[in-house]
Amino acid sequence: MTEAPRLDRQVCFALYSASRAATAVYRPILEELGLTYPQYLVMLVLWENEPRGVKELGGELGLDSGTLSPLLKRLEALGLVERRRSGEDERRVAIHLTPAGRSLSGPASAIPQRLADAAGLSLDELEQLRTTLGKLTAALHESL
Amino acid sequence: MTEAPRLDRQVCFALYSASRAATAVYRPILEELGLTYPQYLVMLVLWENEPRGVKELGGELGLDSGTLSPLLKRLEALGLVERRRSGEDERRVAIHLTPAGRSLSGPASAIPQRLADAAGLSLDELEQLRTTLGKLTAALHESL
DNA sequence: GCCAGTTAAGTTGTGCACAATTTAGTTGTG
DNA sequence: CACAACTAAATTGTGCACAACTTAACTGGC
Repeated sequence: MTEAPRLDRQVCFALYSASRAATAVYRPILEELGLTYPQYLVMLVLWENEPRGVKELGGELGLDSGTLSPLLKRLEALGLVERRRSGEDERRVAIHLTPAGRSLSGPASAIPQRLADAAGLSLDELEQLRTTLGKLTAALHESL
Repeated sequence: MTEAPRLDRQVCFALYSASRAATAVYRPILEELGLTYPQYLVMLVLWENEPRGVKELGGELGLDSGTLSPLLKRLEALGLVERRRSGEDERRVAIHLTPAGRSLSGPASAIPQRLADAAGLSLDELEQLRTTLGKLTAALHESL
């Protein structure tokens, strides 16, 4: 007789729960900025360096155009982003920040600290968690 | 001037990426059983103990009826589960396993090992990760 | 220069998540 | 008993994820 696996032993369920709990904490904070968590991630990438192509954004975040195209349309509707067809390569759409999008990075800068406070872990633990998760993600992708 | 937060420093992004990578590894494995990852989680709970009410399932998984109702309808359509109005309390819907649903726990029992193999972490690391994620999830919920 | 093969982005369809609301059934209190 | 407060489940609407497909533009080999 084979044992049915138990939910409370599953690392993957812990991962899934923690991830949803994190976005639940983000939700009210990001609501002040009018953003969802995936939209915030896109903005993080653009604040680092812009303009970026859709493909390029997808590379950073691990998302495809099926997810990003409608998301970017919503960011454009919010007036945070502009989509411009590239002149050199008419297939590419360059995502530019608008002044409003650029100026949102100020209010957003306090967010990581608020999350760190909510996490209830020491900086060392957070750092180690990030490292372990990085190893895990790489290995999981490797296995595909 | 305030610094824009950097994506690659964010524990939450690491969490989000790892969680999606894990379900991506699950996907082809669960496809053999005809299940999605959330459906598999529901089956895990039922394999431990059934019948369970929708609310009860939601308590174990942290999901509400808005997510579970349609998911359970799909599990019923697959013939894995039966939904029966409780006689004592007509509001309650008891979720029972069908013989087909029960017998799926056999083939499913090999899955955790396959995931552990794909994770590329030692058992100690996995155990520690699960503990840390548990602490993190509890603290995040606490902060709401 | 032509065209097969490739690439970028968008579209369509399915299935979560989750907020907000609805419906139906139960319970406690006067 | 009456009825307000509560509860369980379902429904509605929005926004991801992701597979599969489409469209349009580019590239390389001939």
